[in-house]
Amino acid sequence: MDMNNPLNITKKPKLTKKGQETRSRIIVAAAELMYEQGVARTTIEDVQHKAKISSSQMYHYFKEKKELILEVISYQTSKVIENHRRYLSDLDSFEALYAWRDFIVDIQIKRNCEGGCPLGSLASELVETNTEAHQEIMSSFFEWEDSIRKGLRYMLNRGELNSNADPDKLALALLAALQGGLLLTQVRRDPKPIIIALDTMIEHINSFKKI
Amino acid sequence: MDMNNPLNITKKPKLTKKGQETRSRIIVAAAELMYEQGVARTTIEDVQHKAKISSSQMYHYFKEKKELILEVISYQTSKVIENHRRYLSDLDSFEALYAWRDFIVDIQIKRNCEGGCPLGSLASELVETNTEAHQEIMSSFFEWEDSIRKGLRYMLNRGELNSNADPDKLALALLAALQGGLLLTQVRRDPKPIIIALDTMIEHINSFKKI
DNA sequence: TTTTTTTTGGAATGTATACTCCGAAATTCG
DNA sequence: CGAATTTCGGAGTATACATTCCAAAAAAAA
Repeated sequence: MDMNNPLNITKKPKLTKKGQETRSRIIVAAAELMYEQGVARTTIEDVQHKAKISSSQMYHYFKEKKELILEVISYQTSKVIENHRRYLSDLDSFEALYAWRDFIVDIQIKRNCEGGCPLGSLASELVETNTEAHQEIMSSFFEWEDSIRKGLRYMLNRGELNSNADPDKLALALLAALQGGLLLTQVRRDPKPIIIALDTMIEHINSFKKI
Repeated sequence: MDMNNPLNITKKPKLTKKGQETRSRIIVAAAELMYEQGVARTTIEDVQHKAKISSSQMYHYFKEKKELILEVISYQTSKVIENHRRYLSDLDSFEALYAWRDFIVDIQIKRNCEGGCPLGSLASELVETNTEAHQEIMSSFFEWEDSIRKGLRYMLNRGELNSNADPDKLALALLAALQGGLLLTQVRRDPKPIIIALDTMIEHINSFKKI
């Protein structure tokens, strides 16, 4: 994530600094609300109230709700990718893999297992009804999967895994376990599913450990 | 307070056979629409049109939309549990495990990887905003997990797995892989994620195979 | 400073949607 | 059969929600 432009604002070059701040505030407020209560249940009025803006501001910065949704997807993608990249770009050992696991689990515990995955919940709600959102979300997941794959390839190249390990398959299986584990943890309000889902996959990866 | 009805239990009008049919038709129509486009985006009018009923019928059989949602959850739960029970109640071999896998994958292929899991999508949309629905969905997932666990225990008792296999953990990990795999398959419109997620978990279970 | 552009406040509008109401047709029951 | 109950048609209501509009304040540009 570009820290000089954390909300990925590139569309409207005629925004002043103040305008950019307002726009960012809207996106952050919308992202939080949509994460907590879903996209459909988040009204423009909700966002206005949370971001402390009027409706003229809302429609000054975004053409329509759909456009705001796309920005929220982009914002959540950046956050997730950046947070995970810290762990995945340096997967040099099984300890590092477990550190990644701990990072994910700790987030869930901190938020009382509420909310699930910021991208997974957007995916589930938007994939079938919003074509543009679907495309964005699909790209986000490909990017996420790719960063996991690269981490595993790095472990392989470091000699931590033997040649039977297939980083392509393992990355996809890990991401699936992560998504399913987060959903079940959210439903049960219990960290156990995400812990067991990830641990089981890591244990499986361990079977490819070079001795 | 009405002393003939101190607990304020509203008496349900008796349903004739015709009434039951109409009620069922409403639930099925609602379930399909909510599966295709989500709960929030499915209007009562949509359901009325699909079930070919008037609004007086809608509110004759259901007090409010929330009540209909609960019936939809119950309906989808029954369908999923029954369909999977066919495979899980007789898990006597790895072939049977792969038959279950094929059953799940074939459904996705047939529907062009659209829709995801009927319970998973309801879960993601309702868990944070509808307490009663949340409870029902949690029960559904526990029941589903339990039936997977029983299947694995059966394999264990049959002597297919060694004593290192933990059916509790494996069942939860399998369900997580299933849910995550279905979500990714839905997002990518590609059966690959669900295939790899399940195959990887089954391969892991295979490491507990009794020789 | 003057002019132009951007940002903001807030009322107004139109439509979508959950839910109600009344009476009539159909069905069940005694 | 006749009375009671259930089922149904469809117009009507109230409100929530996305979006628009006008004009003024604030900021930037000239």
